[in-house]
Amino acid sequence: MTVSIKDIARAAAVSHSTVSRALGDSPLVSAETKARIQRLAQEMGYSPDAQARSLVMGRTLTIGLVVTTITDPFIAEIVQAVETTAHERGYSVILATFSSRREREIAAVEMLQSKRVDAVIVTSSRVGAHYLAHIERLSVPVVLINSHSAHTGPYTFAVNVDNRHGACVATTHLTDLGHVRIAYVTGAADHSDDQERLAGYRDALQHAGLPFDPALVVAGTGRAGGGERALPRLLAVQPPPTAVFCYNDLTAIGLMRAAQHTGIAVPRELAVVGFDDIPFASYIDPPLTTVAQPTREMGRQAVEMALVLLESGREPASDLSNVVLQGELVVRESSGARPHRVQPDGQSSVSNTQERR
Amino acid sequence: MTVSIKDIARAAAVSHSTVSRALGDSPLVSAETKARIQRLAQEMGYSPDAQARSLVMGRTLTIGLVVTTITDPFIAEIVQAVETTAHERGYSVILATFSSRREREIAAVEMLQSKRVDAVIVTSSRVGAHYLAHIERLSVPVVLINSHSAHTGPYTFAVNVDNRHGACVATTHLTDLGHVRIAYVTGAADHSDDQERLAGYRDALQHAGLPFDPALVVAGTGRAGGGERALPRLLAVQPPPTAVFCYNDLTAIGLMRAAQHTGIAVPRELAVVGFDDIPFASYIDPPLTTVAQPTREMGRQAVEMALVLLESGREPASDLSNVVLQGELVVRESSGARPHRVQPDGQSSVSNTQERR
DNA sequence: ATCTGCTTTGCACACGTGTGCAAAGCCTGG
DNA sequence: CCAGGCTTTGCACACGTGTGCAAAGCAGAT
Repeated sequence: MTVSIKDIARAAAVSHSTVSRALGDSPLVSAETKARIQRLAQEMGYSPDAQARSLVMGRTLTIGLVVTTITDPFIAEIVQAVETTAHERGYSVILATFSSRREREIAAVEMLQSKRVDAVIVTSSRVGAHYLAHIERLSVPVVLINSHSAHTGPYTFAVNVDNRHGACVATTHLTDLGHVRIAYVTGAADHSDDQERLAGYRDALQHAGLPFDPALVVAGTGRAGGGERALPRLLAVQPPPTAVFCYNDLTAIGLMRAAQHTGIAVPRELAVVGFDDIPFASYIDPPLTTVAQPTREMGRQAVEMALVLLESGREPASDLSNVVLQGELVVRESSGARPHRVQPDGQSSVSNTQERR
Repeated sequence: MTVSIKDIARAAAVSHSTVSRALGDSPLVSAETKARIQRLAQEMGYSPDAQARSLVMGRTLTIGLVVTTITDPFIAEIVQAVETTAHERGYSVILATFSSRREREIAAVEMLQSKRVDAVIVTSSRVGAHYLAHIERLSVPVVLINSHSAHTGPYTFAVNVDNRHGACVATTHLTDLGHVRIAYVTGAADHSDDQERLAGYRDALQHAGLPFDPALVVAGTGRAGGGERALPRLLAVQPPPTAVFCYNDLTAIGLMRAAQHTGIAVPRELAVVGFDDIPFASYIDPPLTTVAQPTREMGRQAVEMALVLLESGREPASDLSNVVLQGELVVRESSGARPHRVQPDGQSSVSNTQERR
């Protein structure tokens, strides 16, 4: 049904080799036959078979995108960016969801291996070491996005947001507004993101010359319910905080919902700042001040990095390093300042950090 | 680097044909050599090359998923369901975003053609006829999800939500609560979804014996801003409505935000019902009563349908019809009733409708 | 006219896998 | 002991594409 290179060869009365070269714009074919063949291919509706080509070339021009769930608005944005950038570079994206079940995981890796993907990009908040080991067995470049994994193999690199700096900027925004009692609601306990954001929070306090009060650090869950339950515990602290930095937007949203029910005015009585800038951060009331993760940039950089690793001929590029991107403070109304945006470090939102040994 | 079927043949001192048959569990191979080869393949870490296999078999076990943007929470859920179901059936999913630019569209189709996808599933709220024509040129089964297209070719089928019935159920929920002045805020003008939901709204009024008042139909945009701007115009109607059914959740959210600023209590002074059940419908205050689209089911059915078309040997299955799924009314607090869920038609949430000529 | 060098084309093989057909091996019945 | 049938294996080709190498065609120089 589909027209192959041989069909064109028959129609043009040449060998299939000549057709292959003509379509590849090789200088080994005379200009006139080249033009004739190309016109013929156009007319016959020829479309090269990527399977056959990659079989010969040893490259599939395909990257596997491993994801826990696309339902997460974050991950969705990153997926979008990865897909767009990959297509710009001539690569296709094949999707693989890593559900919770162990067997599905190995099935997914097996699939990626069968499809002979050239590289793998992983976007999962939590990547267990053994899962990563499975993926690395593909002996293919691996780029982790916001996936803090202790071990990074010779082909494995990471693109992360600078949690510490972002949290510091967010908290500094509150100290700049004159707050001196600022709380922090944590995320899930085992999350390394949380540790880093807590550190950034403490950095900001120190810069402002404020003392760190452990009573003002209240445990959340990373989900809305955690923020909801955190509010009464915050109000019980003496003296109570006048501002709160939340691990993420969902936590902040839950906390603000509780505040509304309790009759506490945001931001007049309690200023709130989140982290992530999920799409609904601007829809809630009052619109949430938060640190926007550069999702588009993260997806783009992940693809670029994967391609660099690919081009470098499977030899780990010695001068390649992990990438750490800066978030952007988006000031809306929940923090009590007039809405604006704060670009990190002037124009450049990218900084490279040498992390490899 | 990667171990092929020939490497195993060499190690087992047999021909590659025998290895191929052994791994395919063919009865033409003796039990003992079969076991020996399979063990050997396991040890050597053999993974079949999908490219080579599909080259011979004429099937890639891959379906192309065309999408406008994964950022839309709807589409994300459908993508998730499609991916999961496809993997259960042994198919991979390759992603293609249809951005607004025309050239990217044809590039995407070209890519799907090169990859020789076995079927295409389209999830786009608006599919132009010419785009669909491009896709149909692949001469591959096409399944449209919630994409109302006038023309459906011999290989093209659709899975849609029953907008009319869903809107009727939502509006009936309001009439059951005793409301007699019920407004409707429309979506984008050219959307056929909107026409169908408006029809369902009128059905419900008629069933309840209420008159249809054109003044109570106010134009929105399908986005939050439209709902926001619709509220004052609703309040100007005499006598004013006590309830409003919105084209979708975003419209309802915008309208509720405006209500909060205007000092109108929801649901006490104005009951609000939306459509879609986006994830944040339950996070806003008060939680939104809405019609949940069966996204998981839609994704699943789309894949099943594509596979049926595939199995039917490219001959359009004569007894196949488009699928129309029923939404589920999710009653939360914005409509003023006690929260519960209403399953459509008892247990079965699926109904087939003959639509082909 | 012959040789040399350049351009253009085709042959043949490769990639990794599946399968029809023939051949070889084995067993059983005569 | 041999024929026939059954089981098991290998040869060869196919899928669609890319490429090294040889060969053919051609022009120019001696």
